Amino acid sequence: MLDRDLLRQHPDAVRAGIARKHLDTSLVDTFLQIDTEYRRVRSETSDAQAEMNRISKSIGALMGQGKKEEAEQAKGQTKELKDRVSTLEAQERELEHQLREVELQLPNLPHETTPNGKDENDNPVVRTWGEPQTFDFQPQPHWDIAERHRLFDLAKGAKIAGSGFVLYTGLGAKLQRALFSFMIDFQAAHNGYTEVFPPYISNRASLVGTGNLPKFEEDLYKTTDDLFLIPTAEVPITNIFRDEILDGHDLTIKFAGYSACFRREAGAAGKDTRGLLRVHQFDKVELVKFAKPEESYNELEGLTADAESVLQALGLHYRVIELCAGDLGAKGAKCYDLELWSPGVGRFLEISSCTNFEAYQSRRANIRYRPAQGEKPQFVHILNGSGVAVPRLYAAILESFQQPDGSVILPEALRPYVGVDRIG
RNA sequence: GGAGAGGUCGCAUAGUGGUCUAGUGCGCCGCACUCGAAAUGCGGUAAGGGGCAACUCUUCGAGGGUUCGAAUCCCUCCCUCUCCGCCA
Repeated sequence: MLDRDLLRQHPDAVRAGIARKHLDTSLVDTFLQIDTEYRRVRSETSDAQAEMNRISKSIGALMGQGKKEEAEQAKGQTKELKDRVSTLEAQERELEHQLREVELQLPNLPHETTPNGKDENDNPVVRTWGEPQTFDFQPQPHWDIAERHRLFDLAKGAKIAGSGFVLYTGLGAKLQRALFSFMIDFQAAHNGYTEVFPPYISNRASLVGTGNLPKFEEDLYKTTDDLFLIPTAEVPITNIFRDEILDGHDLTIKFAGYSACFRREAGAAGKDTRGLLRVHQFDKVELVKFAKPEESYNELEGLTADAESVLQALGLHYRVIELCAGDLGAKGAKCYDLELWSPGVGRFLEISSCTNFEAYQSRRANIRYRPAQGEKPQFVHILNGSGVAVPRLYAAILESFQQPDGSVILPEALRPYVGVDRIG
């Protein structure tokens, strides 16, 4: 959500920001229209309510003095007023509801440093780390390597749950488990994050808080109890502090949490779906920060570096790109994507998005902090980034470290977790 | 899943229809006393909305209802605790 005062006082600035994202600016006008009416009705309601309270109080006093008749008279006075109050209240509720609907749909504004652009073709490369591996043989894609060593079975996954679900087997299952264990340990030990292990299910309020609802319900798996499987640990972790006021001295708060993630990927069928490239259930370590507004952009650089650090520890070639305004999506103000080089597939694979949401999520989830004793609470800035998603990392490791004989030599950092030096 | 007890302004508690504009204690902040501190005393200590302001409205888990008036009565839901049942 955006600041109401900003919308009221600088609607043009808001329109300009939304236009940079190539999104619809007409919601701004809808907001202003409803807001004006809402405030008018609200102030009328408040006056009528005050009058009502005055009379009610006087009735109480009259009753106390035993003046029954006068009390009855006052009761008569309230009748019309009461109707008026309930009519106004109904109007106010309706307007409030409409206003909230519009607010939840309004996108966040891009930060001034976010580059202009229309889509992913306009995303500048910020930096590149390492070199692409060279092979004196034709590097295989990870699905072929996996098949040779029976690391996972897509057909079995499809039989059990459906297309896009994976059954990992044997050493393949162990590698899967090793990857997220390694990453969560790494973030906690080297980058100072507090480890959390969240529920895999969240309620509506939590998903509205992060901005996944109401807009993206079709992307989520939903239970019959109106609960949802989480699409990312961002949802439960961000909502740890929903409706709370944090102490400014405790900021920046840093959480790292592993979870399974569930995404319907509706509409994405057929696109980049081979092997582990796009699956409905995957594992991920998520990094979430709650920061002071004046520090959030430094924290974004740090967050991105933290996500990168695991890739460096594994010796993988990657690049950092910055999302242009048009590719940023509704929620973010500024975002870096990490893309991992996948020599078998022959492309960079998106493996992490590190985003500063500023106060967009904290307004939705009502997460504030008190800068100092006695000062007014303010909305915190919330940032998150994958640290990182497992399946594409899995793919890149198999492909990057494959040998001419078909075996895969594991990066040193992983060996204690897998228990072997190589696969095959 | 069954039975019972609960959810009050950071924490703990009081409040069972009308000065509740929610009391008290602890904690916290300020002032006084003090060389300084402790102790003590006095004062202040929830959030949000509207208004230039005086002021005013909303919120006692959430939502609805009864009433001129609800923390208090009724209904639905959520959550916590105790016991029983079931069970990784």
